[in-house]
Amino acid sequence: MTSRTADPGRPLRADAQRNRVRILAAAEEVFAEHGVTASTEEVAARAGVAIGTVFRHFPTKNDLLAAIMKGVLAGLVEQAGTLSGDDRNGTGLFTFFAQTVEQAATQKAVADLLARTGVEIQLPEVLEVLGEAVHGLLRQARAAGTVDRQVRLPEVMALLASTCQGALHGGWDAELRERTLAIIFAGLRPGAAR
Amino acid sequence: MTSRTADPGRPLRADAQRNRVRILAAAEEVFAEHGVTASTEEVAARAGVAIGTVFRHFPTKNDLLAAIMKGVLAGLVEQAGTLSGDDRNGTGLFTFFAQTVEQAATQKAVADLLARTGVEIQLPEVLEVLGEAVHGLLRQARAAGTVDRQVRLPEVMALLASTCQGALHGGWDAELRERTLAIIFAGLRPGAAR
DNA sequence: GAAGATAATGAGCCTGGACTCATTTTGCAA
DNA sequence: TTGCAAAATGAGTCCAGGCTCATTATCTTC
Repeated sequence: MTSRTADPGRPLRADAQRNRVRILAAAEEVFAEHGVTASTEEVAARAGVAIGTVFRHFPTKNDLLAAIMKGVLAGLVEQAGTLSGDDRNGTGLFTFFAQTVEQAATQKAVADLLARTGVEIQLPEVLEVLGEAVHGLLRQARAAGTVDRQVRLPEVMALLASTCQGALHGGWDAELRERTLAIIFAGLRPGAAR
Repeated sequence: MTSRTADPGRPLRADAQRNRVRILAAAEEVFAEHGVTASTEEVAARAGVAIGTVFRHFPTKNDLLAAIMKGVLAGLVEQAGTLSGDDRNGTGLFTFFAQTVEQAATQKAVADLLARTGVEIQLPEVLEVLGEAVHGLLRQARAAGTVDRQVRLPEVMALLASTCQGALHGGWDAELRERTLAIIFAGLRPGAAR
């Protein structure tokens, strides 16, 4: 679904393989900088490739977006996994939250993705995976007593997506980011809701 | 700056006056439904007017957006003022917050506005006014002891904008909205931060 | 109820951006 | 080294949407 020639067996030619990598790298940069509305032309230019080549590899702009979104999401999931690994004191969720928001402030694509802005990409299963990863952190936090037991996954994801969006569009600086997250974290603490 | 013919003195012709009102009403509906990317054509159609007429009144799509944004903002400011008026127990800020987020969930324009998404509208002074209105509610809340004294305006605005964005793009239902806001409100309470 | 000013109309211009395809180039296998 | 399939190229098509302007219709004033 990502390249015109059928995948089975036949490996890509060397130049095709090279260009594919270049295009993905360029797209990640361009979309991170300018958001999902950046033009395919610009991606091609940055990759040092003709526009037709981009469309040979990704028949649709959406396909290209989906491909890099998958990468971005995988990165987030991995971060969550790492934090989950050595989460001795149940603060992994907070760390993950802060890291992700900070990323979103510079990488437009991350926030656009989390908000599913505009582009209709079908990544339910991948989002599902991210949700699971965050759920893991949430469970650890609840168990460690750093987050109230009443708190469920949907609202955590909602807060995460919101904050990423806000940080991106609002151009929050580090201090505002910290003060804002502090309020959210405080609201998650056991007994905070009452 | 909003109409081609100079404003001084000369009142609009009767038909022009009528159409101007229709266009604004149509624009408010259309942008609320489809966000700021909706086409000017659609606004004209809904107003029952030719496209040229829209551009006679608002030489630029941005001018049209700015005009209705001003109206939306004025509405928010008024709500804040009303709540501030009879805020006996310092819960006005919370009520305002909840109302605005609920509006944003249905009126794309509100959230787009608060996030300054895409369109470059110069409404600093009007946003300033909204900020002042919210500041009033915040002061009352701090005085009444419903919000921690450490909490400043910027983070409140940041949370407000974020949550509106999130609610809109994420399509939150009433329950998720409530659960999410509950966490934020809890985080605002005195001593929550510790 | 003219006459002139003001406004409405809508076909069409123009730009940007997604996407195509005939042609050329390149890699690979025999 | 040669032949051909795979891939690259980029000028060009198509379309959407912002915006224009010559023409026509409508007010308003005297």
